[in-house]
Amino acid sequence: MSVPGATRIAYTPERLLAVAVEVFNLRGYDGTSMEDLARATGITKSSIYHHVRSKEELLRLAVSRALDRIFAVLDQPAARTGRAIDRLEHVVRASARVLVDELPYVTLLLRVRGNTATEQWALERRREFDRVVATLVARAVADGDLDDTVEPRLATRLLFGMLNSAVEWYEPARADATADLGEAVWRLASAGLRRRPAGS
Amino acid sequence: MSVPGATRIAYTPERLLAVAVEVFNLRGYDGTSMEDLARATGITKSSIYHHVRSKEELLRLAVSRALDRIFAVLDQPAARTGRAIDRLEHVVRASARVLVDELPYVTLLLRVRGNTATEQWALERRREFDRVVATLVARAVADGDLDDTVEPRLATRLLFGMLNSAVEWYEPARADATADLGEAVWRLASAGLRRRPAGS
DNA sequence: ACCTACCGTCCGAACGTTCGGTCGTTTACC
DNA sequence: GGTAAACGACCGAACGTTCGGACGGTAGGT
Repeated sequence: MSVPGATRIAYTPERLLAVAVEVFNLRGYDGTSMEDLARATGITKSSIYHHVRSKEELLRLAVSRALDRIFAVLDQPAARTGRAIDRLEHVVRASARVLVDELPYVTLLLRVRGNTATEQWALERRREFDRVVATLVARAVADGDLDDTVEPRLATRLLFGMLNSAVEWYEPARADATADLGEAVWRLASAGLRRRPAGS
Repeated sequence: MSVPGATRIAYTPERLLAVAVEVFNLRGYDGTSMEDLARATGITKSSIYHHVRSKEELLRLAVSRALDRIFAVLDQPAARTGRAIDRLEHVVRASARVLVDELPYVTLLLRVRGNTATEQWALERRREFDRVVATLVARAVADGDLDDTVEPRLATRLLFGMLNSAVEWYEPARADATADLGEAVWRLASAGLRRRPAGS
């Protein structure tokens, strides 16, 4: 089987998770069989069960990781103190950084549909995040920093819809990859695409 | 053949499709079994096969419908003639109308991952649409109507990422439903959320 | 008016395959 | 030689799909 002298490279749950999440994102969670994972990892189905309890545990580990990173953003000082508009800007930029840094995990999180208990819990936590951000938007409107015709809930959804769509196309490896996703999103959301007269 | 209004209540492929798409969107295509469809339609699995050749045919019918409606937008006169910025505005507004009018079908289209030949074809057609729109954005930049620091490809993705995110939250039945999704998207994308000095 | 042959629709029961998961055993490093 | 890691063989359940036939309405001949 193995080459003499070669050191066995054992799987850890984390390394296994990284491979599994890639496959989940490629084929979809429901569309991925344990055989698919066995093929991708290079070990057998039964060996996978040595490291994790079930297929769903892999999903839970993945979305937990994404959720932890995302909610950590709300706990950062710049997200908790200061003017609402500045806090909002920070949340957008920091969320963009998390999205890029943890792309596979965030991608998987944004695609869960609520079939299992794990998925429903993930959906509920996402809604919670949205609620916090919507409150921030509402305060920025009240402060007079955002257009008061902006409906907070709608603006939040469009803002994060724009940001989250990046999981569908962002490729860090590409040469033309967006250097700073958060910058692009915040610029578009705050100032728009339209050209403005010079010296505004 | 039956007369309209007669006692006959038989399934047509179209009516079957409408039910199937709802279930696909709820559970995901791969997560939906033919038994799920049987339960939702009220007829048996085998009866479903009287109307359609396979589960994948249901998917093909659904995404075809969505793609037809979306590409029809590009053929409308207002999308083919006039200033690029105006053509872009029309494409955004008309796409928003299609998204709302054909919500279940567009939702399904935007969720296909490329597992089957049908899904890969759908992905390729979506990319084609994006390419056309990106060209439009590039022209609007060249015309001096859009900020020339805007990268056309990126702007297109953010713009339609924002619009398409609506399939995740738009609920036509709700009282607080956005009256005009296209208006909201275009306003945010062109002018931004930020409050501007009065009389601009 | 009646019988009969037909057709669209649907059903129950099964098909072979693949699913997620288990089990007892073997491998290879410390 | 003890132990973590990986294996092949296997399980019951669920999967998408097939098949022969049952049901009820319609059309045509008489």
